[in-house]
Amino acid sequence: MATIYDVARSAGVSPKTVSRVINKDAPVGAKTRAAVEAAIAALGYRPSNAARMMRSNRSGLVGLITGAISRGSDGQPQGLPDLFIVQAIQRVVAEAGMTLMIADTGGRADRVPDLVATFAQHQVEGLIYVADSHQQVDLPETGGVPLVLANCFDRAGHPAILPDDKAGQRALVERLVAAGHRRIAYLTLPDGLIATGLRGQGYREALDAAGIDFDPALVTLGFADIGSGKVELLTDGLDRLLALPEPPSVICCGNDELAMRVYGILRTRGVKVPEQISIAGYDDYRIISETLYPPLTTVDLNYRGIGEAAARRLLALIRGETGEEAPELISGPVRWRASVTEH
Amino acid sequence: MATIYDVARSAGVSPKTVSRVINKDAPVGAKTRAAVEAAIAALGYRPSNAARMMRSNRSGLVGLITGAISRGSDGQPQGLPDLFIVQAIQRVVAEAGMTLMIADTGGRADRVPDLVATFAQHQVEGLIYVADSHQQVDLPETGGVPLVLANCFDRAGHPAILPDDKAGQRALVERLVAAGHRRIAYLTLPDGLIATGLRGQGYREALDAAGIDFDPALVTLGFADIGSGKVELLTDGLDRLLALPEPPSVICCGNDELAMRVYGILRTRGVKVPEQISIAGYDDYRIISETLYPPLTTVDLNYRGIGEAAARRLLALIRGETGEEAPELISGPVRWRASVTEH
DNA sequence: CGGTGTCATGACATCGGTGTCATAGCTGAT
DNA sequence: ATCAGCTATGACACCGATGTCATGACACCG
Repeated sequence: MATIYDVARSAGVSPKTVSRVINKDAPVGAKTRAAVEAAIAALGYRPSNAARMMRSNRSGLVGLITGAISRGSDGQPQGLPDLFIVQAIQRVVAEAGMTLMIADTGGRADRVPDLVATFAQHQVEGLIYVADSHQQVDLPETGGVPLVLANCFDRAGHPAILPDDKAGQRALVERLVAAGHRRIAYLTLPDGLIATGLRGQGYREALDAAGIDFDPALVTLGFADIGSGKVELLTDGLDRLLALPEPPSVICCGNDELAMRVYGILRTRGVKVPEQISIAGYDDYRIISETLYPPLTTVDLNYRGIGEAAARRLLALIRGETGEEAPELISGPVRWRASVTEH
Repeated sequence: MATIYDVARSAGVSPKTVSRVINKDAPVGAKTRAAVEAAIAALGYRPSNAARMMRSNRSGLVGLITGAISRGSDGQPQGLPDLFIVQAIQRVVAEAGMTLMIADTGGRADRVPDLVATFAQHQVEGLIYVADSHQQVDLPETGGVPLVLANCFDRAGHPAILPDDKAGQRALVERLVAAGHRRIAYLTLPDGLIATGLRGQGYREALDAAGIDFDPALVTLGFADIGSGKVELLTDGLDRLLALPEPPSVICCGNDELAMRVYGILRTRGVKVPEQISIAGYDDYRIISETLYPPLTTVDLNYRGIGEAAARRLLALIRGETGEEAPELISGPVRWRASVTEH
């Protein structure tokens, strides 16, 4: 590998001048610049990041910590939605000419400090933490390295990018109302999740706005853990909804996976989707929403948008711009497909 | 950040001795070592990778190139199976105390040389290329950096880790035969794919081994591109199979997504799975195989195993061990679930 | 007891860039 | 003509580790 000294010798200038050409941090005479650039091209020179880092602390590195990567080996949720966030971050970071280093917690939060230290050792210029679901987290000090949280937030008030669960659910339900639905059931995700609370609010708000009375009988816990025997819970909940004196014309499911299960259960009950009942999901996890028959109406959670926003926010921080304080809410459009009828 | 000099001063030794304690590359007196270790702990010292890299070229970095990360923004396959490979690689690399840098091609193969150069600039000790499907690739020179191919191979004969498509399909069909099936249909993936050819061979071998005559009428192109109007192709193929004088008792689908579509189409035909016909997939893409109703019998393609093997192979190369030449074939077990009846 | 080998440790140069400061050369105002 | 002020460039030290080589202490041998 050629060094800056080789280039300098070949161009007949000092190493420092070559450095100036590369970094454009001081004026260089036109023909000197041309000579240097020619030499660089001829030698195929690439500056050594190691050396650059040592003197100037600009490593060109961004660290990403997530639990996404290693999850799943233990039968946990396989949706890996957060990988879409990682995807988007990678793209934006690369476009900015920086390189992304990734590490994951392997599901153990106590390993985070060590990962942060490892990244510090590599002198990353910024850190992004990606959570696998909308949640509150508590991260160790990063020692002055800018930090952005994606899909989560903390008490310390680090910049955070979050999905707008409330607006998303509200938009979906409003759209359902516009399509003529009045009896709108809601199969929720587990109670503990932040998304559950926010989406519930969105559901209520949409009903209120439409002047539809909230009916508790239409809302039930829908989540079914794989292998934990909770499928019965979902089945029972569905049967109860179907047996109501005034049954729902559409069922909103907490996410697309849940909707997929509902399809299966309804089939065993001989209930046709969407002729007899409409189904909507959440997330727009496309391998499900587009492949199911009929294709699923859902809300695009826009993980990609979250990743992009997080990366951009971090790049701004690295450049020294201090953005606003409030968490940024990202939402995606309602995806209207054949699983819901229009009246 | 404390430096090695701070530690040396604090422990009353020379920097070089501290270096020796850290790297264990030369004997150090017991109590000297203790003093140094105490100083390191007290100061929270972490060696600077930049400096280490510069002098010794051991960067502790592994580069990973894939198209996985950025795919999907354009409506391409959303399965992202290769992300499971990335997952596994990340875990193994981290366990070895190294850090993974990732970059992606954004679907453009012509960007690969630049990514390789970027990684070279960061002095990665090894490179892994992950393809999104079993295929042949052609990569630029890495300039002496060890390279391992995951889910692909090249003419240059770099170490490659591949899914054992033939053995997987064969194992599945053998299992179907053992369950009493004789009329076994096969909805293939597109012709161009390497997996298609290999799995077809496995299918044939299993039939031969069981003494069942191959019936071309039972094999048809099953793949349906999203949005390209090919769904009709799949529907027609299925109808043809069902209308055969001696219809199949089970349909093997080229992958789980295809199986999911088949579920939907069969439902519109009023055909019950598995009571009237059994269905099997390929990949064990769990969000589909476990969530479908009934759960899908399929072959675990074992992407995770591919990633692990690739990472281990690379680590061995970095250590200077030259392994065998032949591509390593990885297979996973048949996942037997309720979508196939036992006779 | 002198010579030799081993062990533990330190001095110093070095990796490849960049920050700091000095300086040569030129312009333009006085 | 003189000098301030600016531009383009170079000399040199330095970032924080490690490789090389030297050296002091000590044990062991004949």
